[in-house]
Amino acid sequence: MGARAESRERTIAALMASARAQLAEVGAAGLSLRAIARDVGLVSSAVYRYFPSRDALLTALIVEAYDAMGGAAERAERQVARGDATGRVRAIAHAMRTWALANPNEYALIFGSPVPGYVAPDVTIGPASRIPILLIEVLRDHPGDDADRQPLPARVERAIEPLRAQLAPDLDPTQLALGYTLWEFILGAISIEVFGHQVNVIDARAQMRRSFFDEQVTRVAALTFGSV
Amino acid sequence: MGARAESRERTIAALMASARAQLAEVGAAGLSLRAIARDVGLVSSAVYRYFPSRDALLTALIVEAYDAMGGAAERAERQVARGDATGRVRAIAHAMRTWALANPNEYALIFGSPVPGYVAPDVTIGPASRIPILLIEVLRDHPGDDADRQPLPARVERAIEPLRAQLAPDLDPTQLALGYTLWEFILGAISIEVFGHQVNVIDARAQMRRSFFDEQVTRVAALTFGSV
DNA sequence: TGAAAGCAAGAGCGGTGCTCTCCAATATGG
DNA sequence: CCATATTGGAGAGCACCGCTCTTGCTTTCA
Repeated sequence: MGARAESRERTIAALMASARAQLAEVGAAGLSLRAIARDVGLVSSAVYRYFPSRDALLTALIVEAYDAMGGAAERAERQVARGDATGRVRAIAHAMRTWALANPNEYALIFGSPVPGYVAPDVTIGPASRIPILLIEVLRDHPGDDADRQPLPARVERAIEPLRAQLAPDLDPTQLALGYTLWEFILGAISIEVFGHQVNVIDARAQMRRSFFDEQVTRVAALTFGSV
Repeated sequence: MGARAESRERTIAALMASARAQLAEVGAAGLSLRAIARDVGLVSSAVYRYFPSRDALLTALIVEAYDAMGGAAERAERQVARGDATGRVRAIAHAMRTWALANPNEYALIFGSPVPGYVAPDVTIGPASRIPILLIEVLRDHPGDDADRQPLPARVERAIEPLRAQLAPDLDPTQLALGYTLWEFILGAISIEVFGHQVNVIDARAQMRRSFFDEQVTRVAALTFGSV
């Protein structure tokens, strides 16, 4: 690699680092290209040599966030015995929640309100799929007892077909739909907490909230894997 | 009321109407005070006679949004027989979802990522409580069979105490915690759909998505009211 | 009727994303 | 090895933003 390419990589890294720091401080809406440029010792127009627009920088941050959260979930899940379905779900959910609370603005970037006009490019699909894939693996390892499970209406099974075709063609659609409910619950619970809707609702002590979350995840996971 | 007060009311209404329209078009982040001023035929500085800041205008819109969604949920719930707990929950959830899909930016304003630096003033508490109160009433009408229900750990019951003290001092904390799980699921499901995370996951046809949502709400509601 | 209060307009400040032009430093091919 | 092509930084500038302050006009009230 030539000196120029090296310098380019260093500059991009510096810009990203500054963007990350600013994102953590002021959120995506307040993220200023000019401030980032100032921070790394560049003039604002020079930044456009590296990122064609503010949205492109945002996309890079989104990919980073998906990967950070996905990595945290994967590491946590790996610690749990393969046979312990509920334990694996709990590990994933807690990793997601812990990461989200530590990085609220990054979380908002990927699971909060979309930036109007911004369309997520295809490069985000892979990183965004990491945690869903993790959950699907847990489902795959615990197909449950088909006899116990009353099948969902055909229309519901058809509704979840795109997900099945893409990530889990070998899974029973009813099981997949149950897993999707779990996913919705986890994101709902984390979003409510991270976005501050639990003020004066749930005890503010961190350990309390963690326990509360854990109990709920455990219960919903048990329902997902048990026969209902 | 004098001519001046009347004119003031009309101007405020015009500003709000324009703000509402712009919010629907460009979202909260892109909401421009100057554009609103232009729209109603005022110069930007004149708007400050009516709203001390952009945040104040945002607060007015937030209250409006909470009230609109709360009203829709209340009207829908009123149509269902009091004894039909699951039916009442379904009515509330569908009203929320329908309103959210029709008003995605308003929904994002109240349940999406918070605007950094913006602190919701107390006037929003009342409107924000309308739907929770509605759900609590359903819980109250269906206390369920205490014998069937295994009580939650004491720590979990303590975690939900602030909510209980404020809105439902007469309810069993375990029942309230179960209802809160339902609430988190509903918001999770709606947020995922409104924020566009179902692309290539759930069939895009509106009727499909509605059915899928309905089946899930029905199932989770049944678990909430049934003995688990 | 005169003083007080309300309101619109305009100029201006410091900020934003982004474009364009200019110039210096670097890399590359004959 | 040197001329040429490419790359990257700087600066000016455009149109926008939220917000403040001053200047007048108009309505209200004592």
